[in-house]
Amino acid sequence: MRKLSELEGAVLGVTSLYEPVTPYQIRKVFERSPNPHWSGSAGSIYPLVERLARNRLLSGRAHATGKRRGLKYNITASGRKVLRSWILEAEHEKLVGISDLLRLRFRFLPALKVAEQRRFVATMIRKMTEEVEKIEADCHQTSSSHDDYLHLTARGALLMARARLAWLQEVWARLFQ
Amino acid sequence: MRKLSELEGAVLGVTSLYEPVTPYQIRKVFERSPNPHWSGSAGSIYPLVERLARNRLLSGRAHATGKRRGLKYNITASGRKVLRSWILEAEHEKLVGISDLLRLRFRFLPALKVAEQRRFVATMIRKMTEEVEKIEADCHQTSSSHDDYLHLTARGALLMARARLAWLQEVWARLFQ
DNA sequence: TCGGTCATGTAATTTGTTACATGATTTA
DNA sequence: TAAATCATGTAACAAATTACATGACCGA
Repeated sequence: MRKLSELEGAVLGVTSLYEPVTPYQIRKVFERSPNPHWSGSAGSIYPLVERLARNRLLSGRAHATGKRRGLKYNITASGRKVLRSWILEAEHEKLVGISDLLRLRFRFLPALKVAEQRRFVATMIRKMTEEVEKIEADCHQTSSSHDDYLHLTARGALLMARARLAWLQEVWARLFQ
Repeated sequence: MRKLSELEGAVLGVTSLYEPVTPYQIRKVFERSPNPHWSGSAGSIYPLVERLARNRLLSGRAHATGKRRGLKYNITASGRKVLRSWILEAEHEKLVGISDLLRLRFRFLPALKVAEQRRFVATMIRKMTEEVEKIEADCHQTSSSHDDYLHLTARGALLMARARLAWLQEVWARLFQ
């Protein structure tokens, strides 16, 4: 199988953590992710999981609850190998960069009237403050989960969100005070 | 015209800052961006610019240097209006979230042997340290550019990159020391 | 004048989303 | 038992990338 896409890698990774899983469970992990990068829509997950199974990176076993039937998937040995190389052999540039839809818009702020700029930045400060609080809660919750990796992932989100809030406050002070 | 995609908004924004511009110049802005979110490939930019022009958000005027001919684009009044609403009416959730391909992989690190995990984190610390230095240089350079927005954009990138580096060091201390 | 870069494009492909369809299960 | 949600899918579309093609310009 050719190089994995980001979503394929993520699906493989989620399976490695929570196997055995149904495609529906995988979808929910993405949907409920504190900061969803993917929609986790059926249209993306089901065909993708089938493709991974066809390539023997996942193996599906029938399961049924009541009349409802479907497949639960486990990661195979070769799937685990591919997951490892997806993690290790990613282009470093891609991993190092941080793309940021808010900062992108900030760059074009001069297209707005000053009053609109103020309102925009003020709103984003408010929203980011809420976001930081949300992540703090998540972070606190995961700290007692006995899964260091989960907790440290949340810590990462927290540090980044705080940095962004600090930046917005710097912007406010510099431009509007 | 329906709601703008991220790249369409960005093209409109770049045009608003540097007009009049050729599609080629727009491409280069994306390619040379310190932290490229888009490839700026010809295949994305040329058709996109034509589409924006067909919808009267950009207006093209013929220009020629020597025998080479093409179009330079300006943003129209209606283009500026659409750009404003692209900035202001974005879904806040989308702007607040920070997607992070490195943190994504970190979540699945347990799939690696501990020695591989160490090597991965150590490598990323090294790469992020370089990245921070690069952005610091960019930040210093833009501080004398009389474009507050450009400089503050670089500051944003710097604060985020530093936060990520701090996170990686926290990860290292917690897991491998 | 030859090779490399500049500049403008087009075609095929990849990746993921939205919208739709359908039946099972749970809850009011 | 009706409505809401769970669960599994499919089809059409959207967005952006890669690879290709072509000619202009510039420096050795």
